[in-house]
Amino acid sequence: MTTSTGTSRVDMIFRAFSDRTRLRIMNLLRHREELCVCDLVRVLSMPQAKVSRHLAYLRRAGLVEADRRGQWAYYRLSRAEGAFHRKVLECVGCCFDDVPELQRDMKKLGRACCPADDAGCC
Amino acid sequence: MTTSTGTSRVDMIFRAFSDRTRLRIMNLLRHREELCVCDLVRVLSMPQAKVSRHLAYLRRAGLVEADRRGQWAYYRLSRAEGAFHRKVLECVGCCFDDVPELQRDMKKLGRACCPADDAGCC
DNA sequence: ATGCTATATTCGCTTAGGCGTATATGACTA
DNA sequence: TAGTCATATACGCCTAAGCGAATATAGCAT
Repeated sequence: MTTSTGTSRVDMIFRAFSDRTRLRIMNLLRHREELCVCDLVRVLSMPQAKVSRHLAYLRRAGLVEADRRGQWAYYRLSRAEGAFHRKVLECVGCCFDDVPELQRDMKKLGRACCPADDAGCC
Repeated sequence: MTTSTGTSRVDMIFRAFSDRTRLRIMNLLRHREELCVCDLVRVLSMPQAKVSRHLAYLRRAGLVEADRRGQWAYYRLSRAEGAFHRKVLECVGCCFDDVPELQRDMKKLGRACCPADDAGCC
């Protein structure tokens, strides 16, 4: 699927991962069923507006889905439908050694990183 | 490895793939030992300056290497050293269905796409 | 109603990076 | 030497997108 501007989902998804903050968000969501915005704000230690902005970007790219319950917004990864989507998610797991923030974030989230279900990683 | 600006190889590599032209170049190089700039100009049907600019970007990102022989510059993929680099290259193979240009480029290059050595793809 | 909490969006500013065009460089040829 | 071919880079312009700050929206409580 290609839009009139010559860009497609693929370009958008690569670009989505090219920002450090979004990469960290995707990494956190890969290890949790869902997280609400305030969880992310706490773990990332970033202004709420910044986190929400990047979440909106990820939503537009089709990478995450939001679920409002009460006054909270819970985010989870969208189901990967194509081969590319699945493969690019695996890349996130492979960034661990290169991006120290990812490891720190996992510690802060209070859970061991790379659990058993992460077999597809690296 | 993180720079003073907070960006790293990982960010730069994702961003490198987020441009359609660079994605097409990486796809072509994945199927050939090496290609010179004029080959790429012909297959991509783009101005030489544009191709060279994107090749410079890919060089800065450490994704390709240039080899000048005579008046020609031959480009090849850099050897992937880390798990992330290897995995992200696999993503290119998985874009095939989503990015029609990649298929057209392969035809224009005059070679069947996805040969046997592409087992790691998708 | 008022107020508080959680989240999203808008505004103004700044930088990265895309493009076409023009030019620079460097190798080979006559 | 001048000329041509292949390639790289600089220039000016324009859009995407990052940021902090402020504001809007919406649910819940009192």
